[in-house]
Amino acid sequence: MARNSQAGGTARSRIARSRAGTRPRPGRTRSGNGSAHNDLLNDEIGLDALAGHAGYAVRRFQIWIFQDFIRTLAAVDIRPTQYSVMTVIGANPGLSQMAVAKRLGIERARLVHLLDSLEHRDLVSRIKSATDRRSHALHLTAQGRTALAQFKRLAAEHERHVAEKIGKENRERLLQILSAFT
Amino acid sequence: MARNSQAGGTARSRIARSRAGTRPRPGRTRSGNGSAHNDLLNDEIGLDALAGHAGYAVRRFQIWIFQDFIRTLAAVDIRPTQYSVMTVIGANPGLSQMAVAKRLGIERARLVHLLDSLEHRDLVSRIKSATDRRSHALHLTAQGRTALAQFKRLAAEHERHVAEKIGKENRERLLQILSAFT
DNA sequence: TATTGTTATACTCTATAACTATA
DNA sequence: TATAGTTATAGAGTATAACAATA
Repeated sequence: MARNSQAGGTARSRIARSRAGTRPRPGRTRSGNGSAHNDLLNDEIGLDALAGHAGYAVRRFQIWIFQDFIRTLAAVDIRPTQYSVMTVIGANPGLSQMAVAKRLGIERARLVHLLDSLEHRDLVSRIKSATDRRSHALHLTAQGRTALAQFKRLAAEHERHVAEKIGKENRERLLQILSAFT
Repeated sequence: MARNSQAGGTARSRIARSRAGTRPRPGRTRSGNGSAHNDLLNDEIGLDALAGHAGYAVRRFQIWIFQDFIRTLAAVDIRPTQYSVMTVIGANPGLSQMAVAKRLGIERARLVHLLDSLEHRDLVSRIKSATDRRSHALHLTAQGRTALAQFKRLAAEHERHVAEKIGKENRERLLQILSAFT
């Protein structure tokens, strides 16, 4: 509604697609990637302006990698966050919800719903702690342990897709560079 | 609501191994080198069970990097997506909304709202195209061009934070590895 | 008929606040 | 008083569908 007021009186002549030109940016944009992004000559839009921005590349990569993970584990209907929750519980039976939430950097409020869904699928169980009856000790069910083993095989397949996409050595270099965030 | 049914009958005495403790995170296991996706199939990994998963590291890193970007550009109230939209328009004046949306991988429906906000702040203007009156040619306003120059200085500061966090060479290696996604 | 910009809806994720039952 | 789990709400972000104007 408020939108239309904008275009109002302005649609006059002489605008049309002016030069697709890019003005050269000042300063640092080098970053050593001598190949691959001088797209200005494609029928493509110069994204050049975003080269050299780590956050942009990381965001686009993260979208790709999550989509591949979801696709690869679609048959078992497990999404990345569900997988990470089950993996942490599987490796550390008895953790409280707070501990899992902190470890994975997700809100404890959100973990409640994630666990509801995993519990309904009989993959995870909450057991009231004897020592602190406010908290729940989290465990995989027998079925959950079996299922997680299969999820891990599919996740390994997904990792192979990543290696195919960016190269085996690059994947390992990436893991090293980002090891502080794991 | 459905939740309570779960804990209902089972919250009795036999708690089994419920050391609900928050075990302190042990040092990095042995994930520093070598074929990381074999780690996925190992079971006894402790809290480093997610090492070797590229997607997890990338997600955590992306969260960190976006938060730093938002913090660094908080004074000008510009978020990563707004920055990318202005950068692409600034480098390619006259683009249609469809073209920008496709290039940045965002929904055209969402771009509408992003542009509404930028237009209200007088940073971007939509001009009805003369050649195809369905579409809008997008331009930065004079104010938008001035503002973008400052945003870019702040974004460069953010990139320096990234370099401090992961190392200058690692940042450049990362940009190289992910150049296909830019 | 297909496309551009727009509106609307739904579902996910994040960020809070408040409530309960314990401690 | 503080903490663990829960509920609720609001905001971004994503994914669709539908509609009007235009091609």
